Amino acid sequence: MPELPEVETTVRGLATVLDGQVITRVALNRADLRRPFPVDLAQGLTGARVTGLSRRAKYGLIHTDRERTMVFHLGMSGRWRIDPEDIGKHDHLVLETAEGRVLSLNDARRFGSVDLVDDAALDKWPQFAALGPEPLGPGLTAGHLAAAFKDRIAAVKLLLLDQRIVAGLGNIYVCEALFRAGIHPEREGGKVSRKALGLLVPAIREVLEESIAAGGSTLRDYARPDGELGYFAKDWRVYGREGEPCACGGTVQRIVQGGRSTFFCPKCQK
DNA sequence: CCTCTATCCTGCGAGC
DNA sequence: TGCTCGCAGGATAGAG
Repeated sequence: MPELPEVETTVRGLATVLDGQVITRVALNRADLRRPFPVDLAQGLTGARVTGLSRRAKYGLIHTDRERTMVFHLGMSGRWRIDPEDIGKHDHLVLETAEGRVLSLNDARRFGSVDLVDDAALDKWPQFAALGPEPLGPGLTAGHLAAAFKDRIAAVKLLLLDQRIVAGLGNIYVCEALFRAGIHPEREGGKVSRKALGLLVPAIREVLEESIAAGGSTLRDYARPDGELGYFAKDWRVYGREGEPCACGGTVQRIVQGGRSTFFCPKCQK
């Protein structure tokens, strides 16, 4: 499922086809994903030139010369396809550039979203206004986490998934970062030691950066017909490894927190 | 404000 | 082979 590294990789791949190009056609094959498409989405993008692409949390941003930005979220199953050989029932939005390149937003589960936001309002846009700091930016520090976790009884795992505390972490990377930092996922937020927070910050950055690097190494494939952006092989240390041995000799366990699976090593994580 | 739960959606794999 | 069923889970609304 797409989390921050997958979105980052997707944005970089899209940029190779879209950056600087004029969008000549916009096809909407349904009226909504998670939310309705903006009523003026097709009109707002048709004829616009893409001036750049960027990412905020798990959102991808396609900036245009009309001072408006298309903001997409891939949800659970979203992906962009480049020059698809056919358009299937889950290709909900299709863009075509003046060069004749075709980009399709495919999302079987339709947990994703697409919005068109005035650039001047981007920071105040409801989905962005309350986001915490970027985990790869200067705002994520042990001090920030200490302040956000102070007096919180919720499990550290759940707090890290809260986009208001850190923007862009999802289930997989939280499991992996807590493992690397040696922190038990059920530990109360307010009871994570300052020393542990000092280990957690670099652990978060490392798991994200390693995955972005892994995604970037596959970027060349995206330019080929029917290239699919954002998914690449990864080697998790605990995620999805219930019952398998940890490197320490312990056994990876699976528990459910907030209705979601958490994987961890009880021997490594205290 | 905090915490917890339900909801949205479809593909996939396990089990029978 | 074909069926059912549980699971995957980000964001959000709403209850307590």
